[in-house]
Amino acid sequence: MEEVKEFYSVEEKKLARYAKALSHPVRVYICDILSKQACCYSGDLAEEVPIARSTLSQHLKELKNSGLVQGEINPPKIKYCLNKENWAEAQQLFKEFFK
Amino acid sequence: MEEVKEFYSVEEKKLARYAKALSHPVRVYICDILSKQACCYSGDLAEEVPIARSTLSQHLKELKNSGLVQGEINPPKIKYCLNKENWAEAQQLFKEFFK
DNA sequence: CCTTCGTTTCGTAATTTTACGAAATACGAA
DNA sequence: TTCGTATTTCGTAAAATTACGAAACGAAGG
Repeated sequence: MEEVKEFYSVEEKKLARYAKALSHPVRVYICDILSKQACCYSGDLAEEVPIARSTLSQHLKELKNSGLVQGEINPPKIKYCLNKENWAEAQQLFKEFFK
Repeated sequence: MEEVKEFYSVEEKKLARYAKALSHPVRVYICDILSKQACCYSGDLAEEVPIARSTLSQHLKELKNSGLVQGEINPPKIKYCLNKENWAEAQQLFKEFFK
């Protein structure tokens, strides 16, 4: 039972998931910042980026759901950082994909 | 005039565009095939992939619009291949992005 | 306890994506 | 010219994405 036979490979689905997370310029921008300097707070981003804070929050949520980014509670702020493990996985998947 | 001041960089927008093209497993799958073996026909893909031909055609159109794939008319078929130039650009963008 | 700060969730609306089958198109062959 | 093959476009519908402001939330400070 339960033998649905998935057509796409695990790698293909993972890559599509990461690609989806990066399919909006603001999310690429956020990852650029996090990968270059370090972690940062939602409020810091909100001051730079030309979108509403609530919209930014949604994008951060998507990045968290994809696994590329994680948020550490640091009251009263929340510090966002790359999830190094998943970042490395995505890097590897794209590298393999393109070669 | 026309000085709208774009917030995101050209690279960020390009990467987001390529990422969007790869944000669905079937499109990753198609690119996998094209990058591994060679070119192929829509009909060949249609026999493998578990979606309607018209839906497949839409996905191919998106890949064409992104620039990653190109189609050569070869009556009565259409042969799809990677666009090597844009493929290399995407590869480079992702490489830079992840490092 | 009440307020403030930083952030997210809710409610909503417009747009885009994904999917299908039917119809249209393009072209070579009969 | 009519037929058959290969593929795309059209029409449509359901679901997801993107965006905003208002409201809610949790923790620290007065």
